[in-house]
Amino acid sequence: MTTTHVRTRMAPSPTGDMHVGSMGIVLKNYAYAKKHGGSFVLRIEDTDKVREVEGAVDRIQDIITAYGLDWDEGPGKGGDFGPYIQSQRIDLYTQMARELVENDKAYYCTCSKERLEEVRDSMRAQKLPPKYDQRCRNQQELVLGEMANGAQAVIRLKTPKDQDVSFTDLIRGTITFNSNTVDDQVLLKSDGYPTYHLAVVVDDHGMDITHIMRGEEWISSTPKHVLLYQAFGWEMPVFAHIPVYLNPDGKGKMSKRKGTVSAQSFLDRGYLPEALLNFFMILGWAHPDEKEILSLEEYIQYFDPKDVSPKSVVFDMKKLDWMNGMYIRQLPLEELESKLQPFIPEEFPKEKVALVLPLIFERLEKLSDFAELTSFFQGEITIPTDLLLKKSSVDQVNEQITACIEALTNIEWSIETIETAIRNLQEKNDWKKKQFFMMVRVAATGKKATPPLFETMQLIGKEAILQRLNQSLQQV
RNA sequence: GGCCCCAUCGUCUAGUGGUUAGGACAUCAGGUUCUCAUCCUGGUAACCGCAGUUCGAUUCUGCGUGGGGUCACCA
Repeated sequence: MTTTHVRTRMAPSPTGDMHVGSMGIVLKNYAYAKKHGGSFVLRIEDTDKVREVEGAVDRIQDIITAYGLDWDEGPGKGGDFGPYIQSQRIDLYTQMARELVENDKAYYCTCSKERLEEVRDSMRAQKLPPKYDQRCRNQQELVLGEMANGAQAVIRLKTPKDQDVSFTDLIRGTITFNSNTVDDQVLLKSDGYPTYHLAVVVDDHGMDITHIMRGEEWISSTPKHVLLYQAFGWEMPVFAHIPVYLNPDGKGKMSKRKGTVSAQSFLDRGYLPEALLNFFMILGWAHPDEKEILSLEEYIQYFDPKDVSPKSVVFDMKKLDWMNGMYIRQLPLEELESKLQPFIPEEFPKEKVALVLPLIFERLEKLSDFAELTSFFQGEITIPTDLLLKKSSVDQVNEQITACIEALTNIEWSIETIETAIRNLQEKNDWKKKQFFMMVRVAATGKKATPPLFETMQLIGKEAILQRLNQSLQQV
């Protein structure tokens, strides 16, 4: 069937902050829907009341927006397929689960958690994959009796025996599992909430989702979903399982253990949303001409899930840093200034920000580098004496600083006059250019790497420069 | 361990039954320069292994190896 409309979705659970990997998946779902003039749906999968985190739903919405993306239907937007929060759809799932039982596609199970644990343990002991032993599957009368006496029950999928379960993955082609490896999955929990597996299938179908783009970690549970589509007699959507991001060391999928992974944390560390998005775009996918700096519009134009590489990819922080720098350098300075606001230290004079930016913007890899790069523009600094004396002697440095103080004291303070004064001194005394300039730089800033010397000195101000020169003089 | 997926420079990728296997990041060297950064030039660096198909395989097939994912009344 050819779909004339495309509907994609992102279905996060409100159990914490959104992972960077999830944001990469949001981007793909968003882009593909836009490409086809379709809709991107946001659905909240809050079926685990134990793990639910207060405020997480708001944070999910905020972070998607902060990255410059948006959804067409979902919380805060409405839409024709609502509600978009699963806890508000419980009746639907209960009804669908019962329907499966009635059609002999599912069954009640009263096994206790303890018994299930024992079963799994014994299977593990026999080196078999841990699965439910299907005790209740063939004795429903007994189970119903237990339930009548007040026993708690769940509803399980009646997985067919020895049957190929296949589905098409846009990225990998056909994937087939044998149903014997598929557990009799719990569909409806004893607290009345559905499990993920029931809820996604019911909702993806009910919300008319045409393309499911989700993380690769879902591949192994997809047969359960396929079996459910078949049990309901529903047409399956198209799947595209997006490879996971691996830790920068290449070992295992990106996780908290090896660094901060929330989408929010990258913003907090001074990465621009545009750069992040661009980085996600080219991780595991390439523009036809291998263009790497791409706008969202260009991405939307060219992106197709079938072109996504099937292999998991290392999250290369170095390349992200490079890309972030590219975006920062592209920014009009006024815009950079406003984006920089949260990263400007309180003690840094506001009026000096705009003056300092032309000097440092191309040295900024992340917005958070601002503090470090501008630390010497105001206030007290420490001047490393050993740097002052590098490639020279105490006597000479003494002489040089003294001469600088004298030459700078009575000039009108401008870049040109400073430059003239310093250059004249160097030429007149035939001092080694590199040594002398570096010494002045260190005396003026305390650092050996700074923006151009004269501009920097001019901005620091005459009074402060003379003070620092005197400070240096005393140190040598 | 079972099941599933994957395999081109260190990393992300392009690519073809016959190519000097291309690009980007990183790295190295040089240029510009008062340092750093930017910018410009150039270099090092890859088809996992073994069979098979073929006149010819990096490309197709099988096996092996390696990596990843997953095995809950969590998503």
